Amino acid sequence: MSIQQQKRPRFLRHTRQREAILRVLRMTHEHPTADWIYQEVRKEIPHISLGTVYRNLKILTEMGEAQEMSYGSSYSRYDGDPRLHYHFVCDDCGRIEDLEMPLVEGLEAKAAEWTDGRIESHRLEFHGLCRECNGR
Amino acid sequence: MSIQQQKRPRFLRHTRQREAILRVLRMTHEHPTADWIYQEVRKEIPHISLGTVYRNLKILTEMGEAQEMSYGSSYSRYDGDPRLHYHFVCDDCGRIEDLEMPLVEGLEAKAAEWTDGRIESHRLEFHGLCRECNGR
DNA sequence: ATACGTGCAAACGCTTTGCACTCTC
DNA sequence: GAGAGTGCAAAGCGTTTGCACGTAT
Repeated sequence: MSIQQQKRPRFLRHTRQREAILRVLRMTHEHPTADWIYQEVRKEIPHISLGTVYRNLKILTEMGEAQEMSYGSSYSRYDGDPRLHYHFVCDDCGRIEDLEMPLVEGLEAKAAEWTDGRIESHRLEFHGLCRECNGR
Repeated sequence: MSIQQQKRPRFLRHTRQREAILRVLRMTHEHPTADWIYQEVRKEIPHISLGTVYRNLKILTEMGEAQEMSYGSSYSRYDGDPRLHYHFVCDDCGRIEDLEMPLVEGLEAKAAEWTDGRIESHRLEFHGLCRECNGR
């Protein structure tokens, strides 16, 4: 269940591909999928491969140049408590804790002022290191 | 990109399998994966299949008896804005909007009182229907 | 009797990876 | 020229699905 760090090169190089991917990422607010980015970059670099897109997205995410909107692990996890509550996720071991803290008052109402969608619920999740992973 | 509703039966039946899955789900706070639940239920119903577990988890989630901790869509989406900010996710069409709202003050400090992990960041996401999907 | 649920295995589809080659530094 | 990055294709792997059979109502 542990989320392993993989080996990273000692330094990063500038390549057309990486630059183009970052440019596409910066240029859109659509929260694109890897494949959408691939199609877009292909207009400029027709022979780029999807694998390269994935590799660079991962690197850019690790460098803090982008965010990947998904969970660290590849599979879904289920919570048998259907009530709205918050979670703490350990970014190292993947462990998820329920937080017993009270819900933040008026959060959805506040957010409603910033979108014209209809808000029906929310999800709040804290990330960091659990006690065990922090200790080592 | 649209998240389709699939056909549901007109009524649900009680089965040993469904009951066992729900019981396992209720019994743990570990936010298990489908496979973990499968292994657990297998102790009681050795011939249950993983497909059945997935099917029931989906149904239980739709019935509001459990939560699935992942995004509605199966692929990752990327955000070229690396700053911490909140999102609005349309549960119908999958569209994701950036919210320009200010960060909630003191949120991580508050949460830190309820866990012994070290909090380093958080993620807040509002769900509902975007304007277009709400209108139809 | 009806039609929902299950087991099994194959199919799916997004993502990752091995390998030989290319390109930065 | 060392080693990081790329393209291609195959492999990985969690999840879904088709089908024939079982079973709750």
